[in-house]
Amino acid sequence: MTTEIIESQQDGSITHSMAESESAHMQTQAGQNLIPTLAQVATIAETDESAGSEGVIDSHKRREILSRRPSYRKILNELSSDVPGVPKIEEEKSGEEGTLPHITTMAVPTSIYQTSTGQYNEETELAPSHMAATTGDMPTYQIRAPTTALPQGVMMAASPGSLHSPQQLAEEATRKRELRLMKNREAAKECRRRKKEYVKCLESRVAVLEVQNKKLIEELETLKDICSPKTD
DNA sequence: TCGCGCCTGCGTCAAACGTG
DNA sequence: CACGTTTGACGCAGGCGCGA
Repeated sequence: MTTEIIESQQDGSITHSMAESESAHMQTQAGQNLIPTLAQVATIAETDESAGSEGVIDSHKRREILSRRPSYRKILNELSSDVPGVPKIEEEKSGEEGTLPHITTMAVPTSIYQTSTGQYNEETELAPSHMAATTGDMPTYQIRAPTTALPQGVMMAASPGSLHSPQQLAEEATRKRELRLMKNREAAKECRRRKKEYVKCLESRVAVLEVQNKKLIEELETLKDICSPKTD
């Protein structure tokens, strides 16, 4: 089997076009097997070629093969502008600290955002007031201070301008790193949520198009019956 | 019951991308 | 161009189903 993975960019150009090998359906360590990711494909392609020689492939090389596609938000919003039925992912409101952007109409199973272990609970306390009226059973959460929040002492570190000793500089560096990790943690969560949203949107669009297609086929058959000469 | 494979979600890193 | 954001990749952990 050889499948082409082609993704069109906003400007219509082609970002990716690579062959998917037989084993491209293999899972990652994490077992993510919805669709073989581009890097998986790249890895597989390279592994097939250099299996006997090098073996270890530099991750940088792998990444070089990849080029990014537009964000899910962009894709989805573009879809929504083309197709009336497709919901938009709203822009994040910068003023609302710690709140997730609410989605307009996509219905998502309630259990999605919570792990079975409940470890997600602590940082995703429900904020009922934030629930979008049109979302039905779509949960929307307000992010509380994450459990990995910085220790009080670190948060109270001196501002960069007043740093003198190497220790203070180190503390500042640590604080910055913690802050960056915390932000990225939240960003990753949000990104995953958007990705799910995106996939669901595509699935619903497929469903709609399938129905349309079926209707058109039926219509065509009817017209054929009407137009065809009767054989009495 | 235990081991195994699969699935899902998370945190982190790195690189592309967006913005002021 | 510096800095923040977004997202693919990776590795890990926990839950679940299934066969031995």
